[in-house]
Amino acid sequence: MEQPDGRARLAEAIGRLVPLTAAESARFVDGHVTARYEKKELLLQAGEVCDFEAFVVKGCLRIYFIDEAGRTVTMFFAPENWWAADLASFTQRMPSRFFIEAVEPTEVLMIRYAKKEELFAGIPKLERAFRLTVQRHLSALQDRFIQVLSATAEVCYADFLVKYPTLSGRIPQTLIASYVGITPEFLSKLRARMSRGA
Amino acid sequence: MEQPDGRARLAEAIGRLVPLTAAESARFVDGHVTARYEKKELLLQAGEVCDFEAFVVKGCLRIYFIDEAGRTVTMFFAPENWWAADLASFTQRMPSRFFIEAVEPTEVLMIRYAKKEELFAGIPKLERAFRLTVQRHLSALQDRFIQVLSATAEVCYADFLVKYPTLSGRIPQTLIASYVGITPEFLSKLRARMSRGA
DNA sequence: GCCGTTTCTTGTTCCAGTTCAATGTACCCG
DNA sequence: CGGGTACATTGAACTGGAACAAGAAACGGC
Repeated sequence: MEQPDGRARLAEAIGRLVPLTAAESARFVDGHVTARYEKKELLLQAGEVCDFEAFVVKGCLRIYFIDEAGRTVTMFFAPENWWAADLASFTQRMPSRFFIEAVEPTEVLMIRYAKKEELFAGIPKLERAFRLTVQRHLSALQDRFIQVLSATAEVCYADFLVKYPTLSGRIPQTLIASYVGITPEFLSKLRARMSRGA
Repeated sequence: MEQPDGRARLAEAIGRLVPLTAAESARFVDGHVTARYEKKELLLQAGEVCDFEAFVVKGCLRIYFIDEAGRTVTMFFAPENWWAADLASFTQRMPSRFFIEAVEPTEVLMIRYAKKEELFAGIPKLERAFRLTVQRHLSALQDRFIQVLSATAEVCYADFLVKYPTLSGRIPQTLIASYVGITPEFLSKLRARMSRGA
């Protein structure tokens, strides 16, 4: 029961970054292998080198770290059609500081570092696509940095709702709180306040 | 009174990223133009596209943004021998959300986007060096993200002292506070507490 | 060497968000 | 269908850091 259109969606997603011939596209997609993870299963642990990029076909991943006080902070979610990886670790082959975890039962198409290098050699256009990916990831992280530092919890939660409209009813509030940067208890109070106010 | 060894230091810095022949190195450095900025002068304003990379020969820059409440938050400092730019804006030619400002009278070696493209065409190895720069910048931003979200103000201030040892006595505390993410008043109290405690 | 502008300190009050604790809800699984 | 484990809500007490205010140093410029 592999999602039937998973590979087609991956081809489409890479096609939006860089135009590929049908043959190139097929070769790129074929470099990926399907993998499935249970809820709470880890794809990556802090301390390991991130050796993959994962395209989410179905389900949802989160990338998070554990802070000095032992709390977990979610940096990004990756629902359907998003990629998840620690690109800094992936590109520089250095130990990651992050965990990547399945929030729900999740199916991904995964490509390993070595395979990607091999494809780069065969399809130089992919290098460009990857450079764009890294750059866009940098932008996304800058935005997130600004958001977390400048906005109140309420604004930050509203931003979450806009950025991940499919996730709100679907994942536990605990995780949303860890993305917004507050405790679950306070998120609960926030929500109560917001619905009273509205 | 241009700093005599500025260009030599730039050549050395790029050489650490990627090995270049003497001729290539000279060509790279010659693509840069010297510029000087007064204290508080802006190299980049939010809303503009960042069209340069600046290598700091002498003095210090900071890259910061202004949050919703009107406070300024410093993301990075760039003292001597560091680069400063909004790479997301530079690479994607999109409006920046940041300001780049001289903290002191500062001399930089600056290269424009168009010139850099030109050099990429002539010296393909530079593309690789630049890719590394973007990747390292991503790492640095991840670290900063983790730091700001996980550490208390006190730890964050201690980190600043380690990361920028040359800056502590040299720039106003207001700026350090804006890097640590607290008010100058509170930093003052922190310092008092830390020196009493130690 | 003096004056205005920055910068630094210290105190008080106040608020967003935490912590702890208790109770409520729900859903998954045997 | 019943009971356990997750998850969500609510409340009371607390705290890190902000806001405001006022004074004390420390300059750079003429």
